Amino acid sequence: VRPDTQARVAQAVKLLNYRPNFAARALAGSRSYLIGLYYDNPSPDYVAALQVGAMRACRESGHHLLLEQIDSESPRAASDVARRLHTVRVDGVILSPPVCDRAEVLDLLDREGVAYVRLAPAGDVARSPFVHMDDRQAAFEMTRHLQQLGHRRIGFIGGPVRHSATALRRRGFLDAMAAAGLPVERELVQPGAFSFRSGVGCAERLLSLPRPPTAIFASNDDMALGVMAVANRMRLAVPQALSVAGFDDSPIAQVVWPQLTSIRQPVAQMAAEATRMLVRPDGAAGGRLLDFQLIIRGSTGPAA
Amino acid sequence: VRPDTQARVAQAVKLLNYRPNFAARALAGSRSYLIGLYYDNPSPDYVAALQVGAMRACRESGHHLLLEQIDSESPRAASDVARRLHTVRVDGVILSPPVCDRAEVLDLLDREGVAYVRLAPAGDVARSPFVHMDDRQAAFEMTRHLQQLGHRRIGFIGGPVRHSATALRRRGFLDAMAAAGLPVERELVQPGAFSFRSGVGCAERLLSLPRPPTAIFASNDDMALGVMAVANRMRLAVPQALSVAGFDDSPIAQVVWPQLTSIRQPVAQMAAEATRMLVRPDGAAGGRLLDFQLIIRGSTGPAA
DNA sequence: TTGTAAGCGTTATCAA
DNA sequence: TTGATAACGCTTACAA
Repeated sequence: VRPDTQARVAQAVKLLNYRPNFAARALAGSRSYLIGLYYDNPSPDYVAALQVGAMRACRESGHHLLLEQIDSESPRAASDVARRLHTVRVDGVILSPPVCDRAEVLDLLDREGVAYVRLAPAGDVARSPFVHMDDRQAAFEMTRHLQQLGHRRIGFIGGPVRHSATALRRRGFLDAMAAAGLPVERELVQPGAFSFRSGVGCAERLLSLPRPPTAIFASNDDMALGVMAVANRMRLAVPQALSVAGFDDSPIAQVVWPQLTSIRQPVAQMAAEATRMLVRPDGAAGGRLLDFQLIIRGSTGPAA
Repeated sequence: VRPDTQARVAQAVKLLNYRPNFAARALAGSRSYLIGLYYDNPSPDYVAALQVGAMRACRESGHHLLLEQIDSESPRAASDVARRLHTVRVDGVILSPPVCDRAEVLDLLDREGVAYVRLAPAGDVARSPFVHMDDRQAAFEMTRHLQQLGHRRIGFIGGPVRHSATALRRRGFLDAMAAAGLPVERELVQPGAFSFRSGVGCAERLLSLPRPPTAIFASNDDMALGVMAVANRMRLAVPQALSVAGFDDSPIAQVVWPQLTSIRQPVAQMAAEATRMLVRPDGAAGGRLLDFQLIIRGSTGPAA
């Protein structure tokens, strides 16, 4: 384009206060400039982080964020998605866990020819582009942190089996214990459900053991809070008598006293990265691994 | 339309698997079937509830939810809104606090001819349709609940001045105290900032008074949690030695021990109602008042 | 490099 | 009640 023509156009734009019409562009160009965020996660903190990241990336590329809550437990999940998709054609979809692991939903998206990127998928890694974090390594490093504080008997509280993160975090814990040559008795690994209440139950079992652990690593923050509540009730000072570690670094981690040592996941970045993969003209491909961060706060301290 | 023609059309729809094209409808009908949720609230719980309600109402009427986070503190708030609005024309906008109180943003929306409904606006009630809750009455009833438990000296922790709810909740507290003929010493009313940390500070001041209160009513849950943390540290049993009440009934209210007595706001309903006002063909008008709920849990008990 | 014209799939209008 | 036709404001392809 010749520079003077460009200038003339720019001037006309200014003069007429021209704004491209979104609907017309969408119709003629057969793209909507809309990115769908399909989520199904009970945690508002997680979802909020997701949205912040996705929105940031959308603005970089002139897209907008369309929100769709999907009930992935429901048998109608796929047909719900289908209905939403038929009314508004989005340019791409971000799928967060656990919807991202529902095969029927993926099948539908494939069939409709809608591009999608999965966030922390449980498996089937070749099926679509995805963004994830190394849950195993994070749990490994948290466990090592506790070991370095002198803890030898460490209790672990896992998550629900259907969550992809559950197995990875337990693996990281077990690997770190093995690497340090520390035995892990069966009763030191408790199955939780990512809820405060389940954390309470597991903590009660762990702390009433004949030889209770000196540290408990709960594989999410809600459960870690449950552990702290039990410690409080049993008059066990944290961290002097019991160290407590969580996972997720949710906002509540800083709203308890002492503040919770946890793992910060790059949730917003993951969503931003997924969005960028979607809007990139050459299309998305492969997987992308993002870094976590070990956040050490007051709830973990030297073993007695 | 003649019934047999209708049937023929329905058949053709089925046969051709016809789906109306969103972009074409938007272009020809000059409406987008998109509702914008413009929010600017630090609390993920609040925002999540907003979204759930708005999404529910959108689905009822075949609309979709477009998310826009606005930084209402920024001087560029209005021009940011303008830019977002120019690229995608939404059919209506839901404005949550505190964006809903930024005059430049309202001016802009008026100028652009975009319909909007405000959620819990601070004032200027004639300016646009709105949905709200009676914060004053809620604080009044919470205070009365404490009085009925026998509390006479009740501490109150307020919010930041720029929040519309702050004045209303304090008013409710003071009215209830006056109605019961109880004097309120100046030092029993502390200015908080809706944050955990500010709750801690205010609680420390209240509890180190020569004659400390037997109950503290914090005007949101985060601050109430701060109060509980201080009580814990001072070895004041809740609720035996100190009753604590919050406001908002955020999820954390059930994740502490004892669980927090609080006020449940109909946030999702408010957003749903606002959405319905926007999509209603005859247009929105006036204000709509929704009910709150007093949720009594373990953190409040009889005065010693 | 620039100008022209034909869709895109609806809504809205008007005539039949 | 029905059918035909002109916008809506862009993108894209092709001609100048």
